[in-house]
Amino acid sequence: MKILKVPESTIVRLSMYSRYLTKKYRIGIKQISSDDIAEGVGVKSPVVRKDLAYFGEFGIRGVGYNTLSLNNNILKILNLDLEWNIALVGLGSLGRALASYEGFIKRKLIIKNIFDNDPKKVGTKINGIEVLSTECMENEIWKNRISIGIISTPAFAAQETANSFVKAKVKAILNFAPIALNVPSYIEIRNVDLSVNLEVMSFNMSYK
Amino acid sequence: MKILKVPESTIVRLSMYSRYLTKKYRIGIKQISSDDIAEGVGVKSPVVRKDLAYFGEFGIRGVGYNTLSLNNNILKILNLDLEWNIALVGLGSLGRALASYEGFIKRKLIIKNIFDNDPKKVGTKINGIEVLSTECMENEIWKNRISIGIISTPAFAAQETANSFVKAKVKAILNFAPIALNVPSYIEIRNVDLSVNLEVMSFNMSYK
DNA sequence: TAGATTGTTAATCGATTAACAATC
DNA sequence: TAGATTGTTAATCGATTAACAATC
Repeated sequence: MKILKVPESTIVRLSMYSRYLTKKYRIGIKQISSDDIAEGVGVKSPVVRKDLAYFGEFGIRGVGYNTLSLNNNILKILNLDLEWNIALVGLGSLGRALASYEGFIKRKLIIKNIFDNDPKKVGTKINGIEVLSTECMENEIWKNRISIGIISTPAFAAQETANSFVKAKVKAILNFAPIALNVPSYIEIRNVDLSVNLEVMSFNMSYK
Repeated sequence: MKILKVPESTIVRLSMYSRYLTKKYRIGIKQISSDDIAEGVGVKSPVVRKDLAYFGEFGIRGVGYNTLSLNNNILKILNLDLEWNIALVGLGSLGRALASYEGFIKRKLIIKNIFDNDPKKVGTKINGIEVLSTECMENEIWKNRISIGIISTPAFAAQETANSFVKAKVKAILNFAPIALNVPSYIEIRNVDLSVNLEVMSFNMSYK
């Protein structure tokens, strides 16, 4: 599969197409058009076709796409045909929500380890997963072949957590703490700021 | 203030600059350069200056910006100098996390109402806020001058919740359910999909 | 004045949209 | 064959980067 300069927005949309296809297939839709997909995820149909065109030809002209096989193709492109092992650090209420978020499991994103430094939390179980002390991080992450780390600690503890993740050789970090983190460039890092969306809405509501 | 075609990415970054400035000011930094801001949020300094230039001249050449006044200016631009009233629907673990998320309060984003349709949850309190039945939504939202609705229900209940929000005349909806919603175009809507970030990372890890 | 840093313009880069040929 | 829908190219649009003049 030749990959050349795919826009990130394309990848984001592929992820959405896949979820929509999964849903449609489950309710019995075996054949689907780019128009239907577009409407389902809120974009225009040429966008759908262009996005797919980066990776190959998956449809039949005049007919459309096979729901199941298109979805499987997208899942393979996104590398979601195999499971990813994830470790989560910081068991506040957000951490708790993420630890039991069904949307992850459905997409083969499996949280294998949960860490917190509060002795009261260590030893308890969330979703059948024992909460471990942050001191065990490096060993456990290595042992369980974790490739993605999620940070849901308070901001002040986020950089330290990131450092531990780097030492433990995770490949990617998803950071929910509202702070910019310093990590080596070979680590894939993404930040989710829960309030930024509300702030953009605040702006838009006022000037539009 | 003349506003002409400001990129959304600019607004997102303004939000990040503001949080960084707040932090810097709190630790005593009264004067700051675009270079420092840029480094703090992970962008290049011309980006910072360009973003600010959409709204005016806030700095002094050769010197930099006054931390406090720049932050106040940005907060005014984003319309975060006054409080926004928010209603949240769906008290699963994600809803619970959002209801007590400190990052919102710090930014004057105030959750005033929480709704759920589970009788066991109705009447309980989260953060001092009584959980109300979804049946009361329209009246309460109207009464409390709520302008933003947050949806943290399961996907199957999200469209119905959005409909209620529209009827209750909120101006904006932040949707955490992994489904595209249909709302009138005068409503500002944004979707946060918690797994999409992990999926983009999955792609990036595999091809980079 | 010299050094520093902003504000702004022009050039580049990239993504989206529109149009349509290909073909089932 | 006619209608439908994909895949692809060209045109447009928008955002980022680079460069530098303005000025404290």
